[in-house]
Amino acid sequence: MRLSDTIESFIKTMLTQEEPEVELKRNELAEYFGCAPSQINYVLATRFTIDDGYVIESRRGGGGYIRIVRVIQSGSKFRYLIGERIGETIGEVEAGKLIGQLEAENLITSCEADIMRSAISSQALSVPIPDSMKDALRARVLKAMLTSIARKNREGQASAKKAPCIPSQNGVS
Amino acid sequence: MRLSDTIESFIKTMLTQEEPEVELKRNELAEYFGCAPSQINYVLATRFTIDDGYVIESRRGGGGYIRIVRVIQSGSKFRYLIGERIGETIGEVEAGKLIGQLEAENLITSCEADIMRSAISSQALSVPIPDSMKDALRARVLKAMLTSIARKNREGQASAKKAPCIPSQNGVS
DNA sequence: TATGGTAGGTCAAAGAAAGTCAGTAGACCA
DNA sequence: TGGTCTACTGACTTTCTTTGACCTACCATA
Repeated sequence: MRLSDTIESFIKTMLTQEEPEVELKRNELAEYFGCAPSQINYVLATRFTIDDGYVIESRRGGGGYIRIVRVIQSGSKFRYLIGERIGETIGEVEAGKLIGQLEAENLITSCEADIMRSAISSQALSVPIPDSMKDALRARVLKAMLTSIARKNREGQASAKKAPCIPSQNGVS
Repeated sequence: MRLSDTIESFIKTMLTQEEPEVELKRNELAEYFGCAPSQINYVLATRFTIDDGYVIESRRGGGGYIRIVRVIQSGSKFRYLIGERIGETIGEVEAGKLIGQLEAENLITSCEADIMRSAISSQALSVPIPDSMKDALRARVLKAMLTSIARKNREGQASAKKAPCIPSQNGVS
C-alpha cells in the first residue's frame, strides 16, 4: 500500500463518529511514518478537501498544529451542488468526491452512488470528442441525475404517494 | 497460439468462481510474458470489455495497478442487455422502455430508474455533437450503469456484506 | 521591539507506473 | 496477391507519489 493511503486511513481512524475533529503535529506524524513533512500536506490536499467533506485549520510557530474537521454542510445540499458547486464542467475525480459525500451523508444509497459514478466515468463517456466537452457533458449528466433525486425527494415530502429517494438511515443515530 | 490468447487465458484462470476479481501489475505481467507493456492494454481492450462483462479499474503512479472484475454471469438479464440488446447505439425512447422493464421486474428501484432515465435524457446529453454520437454515448452510459448494478448484485450474493441493488419485492410474487 | 527558535506552507523536480496512438507485421481470405 | 482484420511494439503522455529546498507565521524573551 502507498504511504499516502496509510496516512489517510490513519487519520480517518482517528476521526470517529463521535469525534469529528482531530488535531495533530505535522512533524511528529511525518517522523512517525518516516517521511518528509510535506508528505502530510500532500495527503491533506488530495484526500481531505472540502469536496471530501473536511476542513483543515492550522497554525505555525511554537505550539503549532494541524486540525482536521469533518463537516456536514447541511441545508439544501442538492441546490448547492446543482446551482453552485458543479458549474459548466467537472472532472471525474471531483465528481466522484461529491457523489461520495452524498453517500456518506445518507442522501443517496450506495447503489445510487455507484450508478451515478459509472454514468459519469470516463469509460462511459469515451466517445471521440474533446476532453473539455467530456467535462461539460459530465456536468450536465450529473446535474440531471441530482435534479431527478431532488425532485423525487420533494414529491415524497409533499404527497407521500411516491417513495422519496432518501434512503433509510441504517445504523446512523 | 497468439500471445494475446495466452495472456487472456492466463488472466481468466485467475478469475475463478469464488474470486471474480484480480489485481495485477502491468509491467510485471508484461515482463513475465516478455512483451511490451502496452500489449496488456491491447488484451484488456479486446477481450475484457464491458460487452464481455468485465470492468477494468486502474491507477497510475507509484503503487499503481490494474484490476479486472468479472461482473456479469452469463445467461443473466444484464448479460443479454449489455452484450446483445443495447448494441452500439440506442435512442432515448427505446432506452427508456428497457429501464421501465427493469423497474417492472423489480430489478431496480424506481429511484434508480429515474436516475438512469435522467442520465441518458437528451437534456443531459445536449452538448454540440452529432445525434448519432449521442446515441452511441447513450448506449455507453446505459451499459456502464447496468454494469454497476449487475456488479453490486453479484457482490451482494457473494459476501452479503454489501447490500445488493435488487430492491425488496413489494407485493410481487 | 528586535530576534531567534519552532513549526507549518509551497513548489518544483524526480520517480513510478499506467494510458495512448500511430505505425508495422502477420494472418486470413477472396 | 492484394486487402482487410488482428496482433504487437515503442515512443510519448498523463497521473500519482515522494522528497527537499526554501518561505512564512507565530511565540518567547532579551
